[in-house]
Amino acid sequence: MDMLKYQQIANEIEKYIEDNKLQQGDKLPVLETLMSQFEASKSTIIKALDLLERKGVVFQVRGSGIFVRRHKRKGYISLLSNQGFKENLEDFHVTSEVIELEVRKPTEEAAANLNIGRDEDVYYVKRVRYINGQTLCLEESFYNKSIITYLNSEIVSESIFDYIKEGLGLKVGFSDMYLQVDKLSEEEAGYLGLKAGSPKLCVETIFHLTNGQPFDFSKVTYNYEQSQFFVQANSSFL
Amino acid sequence: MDMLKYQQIANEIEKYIEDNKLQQGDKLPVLETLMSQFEASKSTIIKALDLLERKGVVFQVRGSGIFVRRHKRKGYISLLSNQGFKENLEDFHVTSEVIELEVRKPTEEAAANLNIGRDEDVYYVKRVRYINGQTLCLEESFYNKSIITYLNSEIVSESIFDYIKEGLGLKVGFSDMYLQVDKLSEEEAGYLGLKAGSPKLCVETIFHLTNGQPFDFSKVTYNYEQSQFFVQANSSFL
DNA sequence: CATTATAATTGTACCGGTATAATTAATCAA
DNA sequence: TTGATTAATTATACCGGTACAATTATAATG
Repeated sequence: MDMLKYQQIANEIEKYIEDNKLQQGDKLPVLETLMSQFEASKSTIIKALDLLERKGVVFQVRGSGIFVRRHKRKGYISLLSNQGFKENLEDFHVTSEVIELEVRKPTEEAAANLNIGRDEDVYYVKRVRYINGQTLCLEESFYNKSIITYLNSEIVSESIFDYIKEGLGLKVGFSDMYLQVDKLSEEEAGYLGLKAGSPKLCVETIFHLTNGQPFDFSKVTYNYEQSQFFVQANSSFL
Repeated sequence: MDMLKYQQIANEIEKYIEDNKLQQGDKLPVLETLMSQFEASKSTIIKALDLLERKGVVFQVRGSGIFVRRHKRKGYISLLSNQGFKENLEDFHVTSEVIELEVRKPTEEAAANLNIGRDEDVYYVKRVRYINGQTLCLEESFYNKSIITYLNSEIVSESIFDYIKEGLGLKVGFSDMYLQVDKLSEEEAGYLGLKAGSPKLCVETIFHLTNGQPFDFSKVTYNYEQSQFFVQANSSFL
């Protein structure tokens, strides 16, 4: 086991909340109890709780206690859990159809966002993703080939990020996301099975490794009928 | 000065980055230097840096250093900086027109989201917000009157959140946001000066105090032509 | 009985320490 | 020059402590 102690503790607390179906506002044991229960120091427990707070699982009130944070709505895709719908849409069946997969030169836009020259190679991946048989989104991705050295159609039809982490041993760090609402083009509408001119949500994301290198620029166009999003914010920094 | 030491340090580091126009990837002084420079312990510096990391200002690489994180695009509204566009759209001129302001009973939806009964009072506020003279969004808010005890048209035409914090002395904690793309209704289109059926982004947010009480449920409908959004995610919790 | 003052509870700020893991730089061997 | 080994740098995990601030419970007061 190479998982850190505070991560383990965070997981166990989260599992405890799940298993006992705790609701918003329910109180967790006090710090000292958690310390002895997990045989960890105060700072380790606090670190675990901070993690859970950032994940939106708990909130802490000074002088009062640690409470469960829950949101009510189901079926929303979290914009913050960085990659993949798998976690958010567990109850649903998400599949991918690979339209295109090849090594090519990046567009100007992709090159700029990946911080590479237009002469360098990228893997270009185009997929349509389905949820319960209906189109969820159209996805175009550009992977910096000098970092993501190899992809094939099998990998691409599964979870690319799992492969990047497990297969390539890379560590995904942070991402910048840009959202825009617009009308569907003819081509997009075709892939999504909608009419041109219908609303769309376009999400552009630049994914970075932990060392700050951008390795993936992707543009995802969502079917507005299928896509509901969710963001949990903490005003810890106001 | 009642600002905490680690917050002050975070502010100073952020200011330093701004003033020196540091770019993505630029390295900050090492921990020990920061410790002596700010006359603070290691853990306090780390706390300041964690804050900045969550704000998307820096990223830390173990064994290597602390680096500046920057995104390139301007004019995007950050979904995470919790309230108000003021900060994000500093360079732009944002104004509000109050359409309605009154005490009333909540809708079923509002009551459910504010966790109150339908017989309790809420302040209902309806505003249209403009950016550089163009319509940005239509906003409908429900404030729990037992928490937000008083509002008037002057407050509402300015920043309501500033008043909540400064005037009422309340502390805003966390918020849950739900996003959806759809087509504009006749009424919405009228307020925004667009055609019915045009795309819209609808954002519903439930704001909570630090103690977990929901005090504001708001539905904001954005003019798709004016609204671009931005999210900085950290995969620290994967 | 309501109000106010006081005490107990509980989380946070801040200190500072040791050991460790990731990265980068320096050294050495082929 | 290249590649591998070693060393130096640097941030992180984890420990545990004191003082303090916010909240909640209790006691005192009228």
